[in-house]
Amino acid sequence: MPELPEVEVITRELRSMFKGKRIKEVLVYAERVIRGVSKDEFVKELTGKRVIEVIRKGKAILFNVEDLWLIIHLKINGQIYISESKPPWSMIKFRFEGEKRCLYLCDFRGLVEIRLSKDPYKETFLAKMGPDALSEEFTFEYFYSKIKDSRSKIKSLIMDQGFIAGIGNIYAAESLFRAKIRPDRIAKSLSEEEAKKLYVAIKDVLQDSICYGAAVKKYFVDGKDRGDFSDKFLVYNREGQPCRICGEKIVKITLSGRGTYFCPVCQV
DNA sequence: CGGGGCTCCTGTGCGC
DNA sequence: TGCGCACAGGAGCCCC
Repeated sequence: MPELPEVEVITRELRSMFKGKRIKEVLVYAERVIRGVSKDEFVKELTGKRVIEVIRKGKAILFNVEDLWLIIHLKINGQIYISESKPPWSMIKFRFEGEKRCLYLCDFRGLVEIRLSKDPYKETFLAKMGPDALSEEFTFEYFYSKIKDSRSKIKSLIMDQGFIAGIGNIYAAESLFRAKIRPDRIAKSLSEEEAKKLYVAIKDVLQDSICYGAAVKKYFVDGKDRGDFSDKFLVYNREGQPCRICGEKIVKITLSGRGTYFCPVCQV
């Protein structure tokens, strides 16, 4: 669920609601989602501090709270709810000054991660992260320089967060379909022209999804309707259904242990 | 260097 | 109808 577009939509919402606000209360229901510090230290470090900015890099949400950064990774099923009452599977609650509704971090699987850092780009997983797929640093030159030498399958490569940050299983499938490239192609077998098509497709599909409100409607409950990009998927989760371009049945294979969907006619 | 398998968890959906 | 077993959008780790 939460890949770059979903996390971007959520981050924008969090920024508009909580930027400039002071954290009044932090309540931890599930200690194990906190990494690196104890629960008591976590609460003590955050309580009373003001949110300076809320940004995203790749699939991570970063709250700058004065001298500190709070980093949230939603993993597979993590959800953020803005609510007056406690939703199911709440792991942590944040209450802000002058705001009735609290921020709840929820996950029925409990795989979400939250951590603190003074310098996240040096101290955390962000240090190993490649350029964000929608950032200026993610240039075609950078993209192609890696592709032309890599023996990995192209889908695995574009999902490698150390190479490009933000693409998960869904948008990997969708961008490869748009670029008409099979997911199991070895990266270095792509022509420069194919790589260019894929580069453009990645930026386009992520941007389109964000414009449509991404696929977060049923996960992010704040009373607002924001569409659902999952209606727009061309191959993801469409095994056996007709390709929207040529009518051929969409095929599902397993690649690096992940379900992988493509059109055997359109994608070469 | 690439990839397979296992791990953290639990809910859903499909096939028998 | 009910049960049991993959499988699930992430990612770190170990191992070959």
